[in-house]
Amino acid sequence: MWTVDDGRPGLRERKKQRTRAAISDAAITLFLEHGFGKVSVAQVADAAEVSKRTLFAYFPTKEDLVLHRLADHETELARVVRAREPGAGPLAAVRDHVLARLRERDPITGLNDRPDVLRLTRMILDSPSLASRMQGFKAGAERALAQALRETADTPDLTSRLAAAQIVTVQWILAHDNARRLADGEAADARYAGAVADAEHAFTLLGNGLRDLTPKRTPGRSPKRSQKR
Amino acid sequence: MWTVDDGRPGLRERKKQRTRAAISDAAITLFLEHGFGKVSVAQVADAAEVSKRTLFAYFPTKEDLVLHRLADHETELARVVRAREPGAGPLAAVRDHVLARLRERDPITGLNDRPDVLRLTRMILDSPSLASRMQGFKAGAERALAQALRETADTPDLTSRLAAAQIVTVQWILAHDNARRLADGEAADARYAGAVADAEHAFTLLGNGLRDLTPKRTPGRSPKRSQKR
DNA sequence: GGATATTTCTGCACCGGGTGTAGTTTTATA
DNA sequence: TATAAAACTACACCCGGTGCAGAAATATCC
Repeated sequence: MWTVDDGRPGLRERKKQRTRAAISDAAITLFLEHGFGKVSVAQVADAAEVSKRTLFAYFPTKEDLVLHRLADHETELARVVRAREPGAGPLAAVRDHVLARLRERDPITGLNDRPDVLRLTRMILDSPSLASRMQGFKAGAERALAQALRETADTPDLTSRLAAAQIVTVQWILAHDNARRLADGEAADARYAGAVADAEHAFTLLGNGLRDLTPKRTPGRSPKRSQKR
Repeated sequence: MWTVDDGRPGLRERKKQRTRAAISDAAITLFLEHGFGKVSVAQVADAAEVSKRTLFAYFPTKEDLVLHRLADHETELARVVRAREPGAGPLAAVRDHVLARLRERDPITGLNDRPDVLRLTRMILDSPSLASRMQGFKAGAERALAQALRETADTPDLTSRLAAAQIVTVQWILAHDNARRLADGEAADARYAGAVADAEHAFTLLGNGLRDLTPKRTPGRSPKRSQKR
């Protein structure tokens, strides 16, 4: 009768999205309350009023219940490098992007201290299986970035992989460091200046190389190199 | 009576070592024959004539049945950096160490084509859970190296972690690349020259920085920079 | 509007990795 | 030789994840 065929996703699709959200929400609520390791998927399914089998139809693993939101970030740096304006170096493009994200307190930089974000970050970092899955994302980001470098700068394969891994690693460590500091109680706004300085330092180091890492070994003050970070 | 109390380990300890070896051997044999994912720990325990519970008393996880041999490598680079002669830079120390290992065809460089090594490498790389556990080793190596840098060069915390991660990553990618090539049929001796060249290139890149990564984006040949790797 | 085909959901049994426990065998000690 | 300590075993169990067969819900066609 009066059913209108507008372009919007039909009842089936809408229901699926609602179910998906319900499962994910129930999961995160329970995980935050009792800890990732102490809640079974069966309990999550129960809370979401769905069978265990259905839960696994929506999320392939328990970890995905938490991390599915972060999946897009896997290709983020690759996209940034691809989208940089002609003539710009990939390293500078990534640096600028990271600085911009810091400015917006994007949770991915670790510089967001909204309580829920904070608790989620802690949970991920504290759970071995979640942390390990994050490492997987990192590896994926390296692959994607390597390909982007290979295609948009004409760097050979090995160089692309090396550069990609190093760039992703820098972003990763910076985010990790910020997250740890906020988890230890620092406020995001108070940390901001330091985070920016660290990011700039890190990208400078990566740009200039580890060439002049202090070779000093024996006790006694180092000869030169005043600036330290 | 005639029991002599020399310093050697005593019956109990000796038996434990034999059992441990028996379990590990049975595991690797079965895994190589049928694949890591297709053999259950119960089957391994069976083959080693040991109960499943005992198996897990010796090896905390299934993956450890394969990877326990590689655990020492986690601190290898850290030891190298600590043991470098005074006045030498950490980067050079690691580079020299890697080159030395390539010369000896140390399996850890990926440049060993003994059939059993080859098959084991393939198995590890092809099994997600083993590969992921390897990533864990990599992370451990980064932590250990960072600490060594912090203590023997007077680099600050963040810098140490960045440098450590980059150094470990280089070694990792080089090894991975060699392993892949040998797995694809290349002979170790034939690959050796290329492996050395790649290692030197990688450490040079790391020393000099990603500063001058070609910024070219638009199609059309790149303006300068002839040397490519 | 109803019949039918398709998709989704469900319960259930099962697998494999891993652990707790209680009791038995083996090695060490005296 | 008795006894204490350590190692091993069987068994039951938890949890994440999958295969399967049938029930329920949605879409489609007349």
